[in-house]
Amino acid sequence: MRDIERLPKRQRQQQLVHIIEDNPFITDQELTRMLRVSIQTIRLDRMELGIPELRERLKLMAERTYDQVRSLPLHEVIGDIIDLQLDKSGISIFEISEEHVFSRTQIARGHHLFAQANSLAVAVINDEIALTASADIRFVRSVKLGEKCIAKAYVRSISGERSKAKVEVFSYVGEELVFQGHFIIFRSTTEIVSVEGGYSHEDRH
Amino acid sequence: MRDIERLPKRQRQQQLVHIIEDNPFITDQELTRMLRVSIQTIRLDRMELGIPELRERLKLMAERTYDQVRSLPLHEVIGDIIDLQLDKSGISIFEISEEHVFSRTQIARGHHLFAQANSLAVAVINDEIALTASADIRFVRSVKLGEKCIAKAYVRSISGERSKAKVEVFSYVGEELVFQGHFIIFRSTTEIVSVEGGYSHEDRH
DNA sequence: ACTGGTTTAGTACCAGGTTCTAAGATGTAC
DNA sequence: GTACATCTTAGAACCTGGTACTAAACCAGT
Repeated sequence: MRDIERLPKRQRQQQLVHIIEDNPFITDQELTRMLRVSIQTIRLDRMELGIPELRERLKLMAERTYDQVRSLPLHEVIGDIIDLQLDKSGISIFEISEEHVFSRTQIARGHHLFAQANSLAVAVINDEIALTASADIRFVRSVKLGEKCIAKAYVRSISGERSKAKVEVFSYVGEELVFQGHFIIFRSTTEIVSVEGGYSHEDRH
Repeated sequence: MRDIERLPKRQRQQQLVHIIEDNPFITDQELTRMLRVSIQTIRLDRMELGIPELRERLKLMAERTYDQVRSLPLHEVIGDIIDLQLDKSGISIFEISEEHVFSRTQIARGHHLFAQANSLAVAVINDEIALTASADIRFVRSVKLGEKCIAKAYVRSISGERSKAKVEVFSYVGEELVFQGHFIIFRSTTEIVSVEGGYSHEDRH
């Protein structure tokens, strides 16, 4: 029983893995048609490969969504705001987890740090609409998986209605400065003044 | 049969909606225990309220995850790279969809545009490791839901090994410039030189 | 006492499985 | 060839979490 000409099974199982990865919503019945083997074989294969049944797969996916939706306000403010003094200063905290890093180096991708700082800079402005006009940023040192990034924002100047505010943000891991940015935030208590050629780009959540 | 003292049913149904929203993984059996009514009542209530059975709920959630995972390469390069001439230039395209905008204003959040530009600036550098050291960016006009954002990156200067590259990125919607950024990318053909105090912050996917 | 919405009970049935037992098929080794 | 092992298929019993449908019981108002 050398592995000569005993590939079919392995091949089939590889295909099976591939098919299910590609379409987790497939039933064993449908798999029999695709792989041209009996349903028992499909089930044995799943056992061997540790692939759960359809319903379990869907449940796992649903749980993942649910957890994500619960724990990751990814599309809202990035990072948890723990202190906020409108028009003065704000602090937010953001923990770097798997989905924020390059898998090879475990270093956080820049846009997540930027997003945290940008969110905070926008949040700290006490106006109906606040949009980032421009930013000047600097990544001081790399942030690794598991590190907690604390961003502190300070409003440096506010001009009259329909004008800009300057906000400085410093992000730290422990005592160490890791990121620094100067944001110019366009602000307005009224509706968006003009869309064309404006600075407008961000508003509050 | 006025609505005097006929609330229990309505109340129960409200509770039911609430419980299921709060925990979509609950079975009818478990609901009977919570609401102290028979399983048939639970089922009648679900019918009336148009709440699908457990499995359907999980399936819907799973489908949502799946679509998101498919459409959002959020954790890899943001935007699809459609042209890339290493150390020279690159183009990527990124369509603004629901999850990228503020729901109230339909305006794209700044960090997504930044992420597209940043990803591209990093991708265009022909080195093993490329990390964003700093960036100077400007949001020229707001980008709305459904617009396709085309980012063009140009490498302006490259210095010797273990040094920096300057990359300019311009993002357009149609003919209109919407975003502009100057990136300084730290590059190295070798491993990360020094972690402490360095510029390092981004690498390639 | 009759009516009508509400609740409960019970049965048949279904999808998409698991678990187990057992029988063929297909080598392969000697 | 025959014995052994692996692989594949078949079949039946059982499970969960339901749907669909029928029917009875429970109020409450009038």
